[in-house]
Amino acid sequence: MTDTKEKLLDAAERLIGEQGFAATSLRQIISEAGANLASVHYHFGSKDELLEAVVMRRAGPVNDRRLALLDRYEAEVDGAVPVARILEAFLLPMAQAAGSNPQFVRVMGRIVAEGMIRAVIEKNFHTVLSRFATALRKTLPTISDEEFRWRMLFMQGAIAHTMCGTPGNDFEHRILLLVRFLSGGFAAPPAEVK
Amino acid sequence: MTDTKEKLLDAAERLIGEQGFAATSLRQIISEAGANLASVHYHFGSKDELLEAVVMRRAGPVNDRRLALLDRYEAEVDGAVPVARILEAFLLPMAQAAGSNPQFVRVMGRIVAEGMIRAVIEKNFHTVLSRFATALRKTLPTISDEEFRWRMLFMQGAIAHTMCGTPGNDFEHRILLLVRFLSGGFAAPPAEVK
DNA sequence: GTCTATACTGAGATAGAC
DNA sequence: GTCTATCTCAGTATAGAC
Repeated sequence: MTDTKEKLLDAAERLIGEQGFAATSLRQIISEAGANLASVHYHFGSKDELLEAVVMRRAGPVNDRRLALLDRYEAEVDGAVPVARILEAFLLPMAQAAGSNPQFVRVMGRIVAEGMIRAVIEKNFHTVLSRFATALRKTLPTISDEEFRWRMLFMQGAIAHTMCGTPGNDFEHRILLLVRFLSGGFAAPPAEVK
Repeated sequence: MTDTKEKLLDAAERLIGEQGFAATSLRQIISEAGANLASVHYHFGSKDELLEAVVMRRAGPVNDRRLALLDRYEAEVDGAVPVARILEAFLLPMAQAAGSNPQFVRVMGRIVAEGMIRAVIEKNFHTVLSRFATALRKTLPTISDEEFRWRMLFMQGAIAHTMCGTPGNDFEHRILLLVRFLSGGFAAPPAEVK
């Protein structure tokens, strides 16, 4: 990777994490990176694709660790893995990545919260997301497909808001609290349909 | 209210609900309203203040109904109101407002999700939000202040995502599911701190 | 008081010279 | 690969018509 390209990624990650995607201009990013405006479009194509590159640079290792954790938890039990364990396997690697790079977690939260490049995210995270959805579904066989889908959405919203909606860098702590809360939510009896 | 002003509010509400705030340009709004660009700044001052006006036009009746419902539920019981009832009192009036105006609910979801004009929202909703926070706290006296604050945030994220992150207009149905999920979350035992 | 026309600044994107 | 110049479109501001 060229020096300019990496500097652009670093600057974009920091600024987007702090201010959000929409509020961060390319001119701000190139100024911090010491690069030229056109270099963004040369290396990435567009502002959206720069964001995608920021995500992809860190997402690979995090997703690998997620799948490894889920594998381990599945091996530890007979049958279905408890909800809390599945959520932990999904969320902890992100929090741990935040240790070495706190801004990246915020960028991920911003992306979900701002509804950015949904297609890109689904493309790049499809494998890991479907693995976790399947595991959760196996643990929760009694609720309807429709309610399961809604609960997944509720969870997404809570996660996004937790990652970017608040100051502070102690992500592991807040994720412990979040896992408890979401576990309670998934354990709730199905809502009766009137 | 002048004809132009109301047409601007209608157009803004519809377009922002459909596309989000950042993705909707003033030129789009005035084109749909059949108005002039400068009329926005004459009537509202800025794009942000136009959004605030869109919110305030509908928020009053919804908040009144929220407080009335909470009053009723509090009168029905001795002591603390169940979590599900409190959440219902908060969420159902919004869903019912969606019956006559489906876009408004999406606008509200967008605002939280896009992190727009947080100060404005807090100013205008301070009364109703603090009333509901107090009621919830009374129902949940055993968890710590810190965990309570986090759970409120988890809830905010789930609500925002539910309101704007999905197609379809059957808000009452999804809110029944959401209330169950959140009730389960609030009922979860506190996470032990390591 | 209300609205129109127009100009200003800054955004992302692009073509072409080097 | 990099940089300059330029394009279009965004939000904003103001002068002046009615």
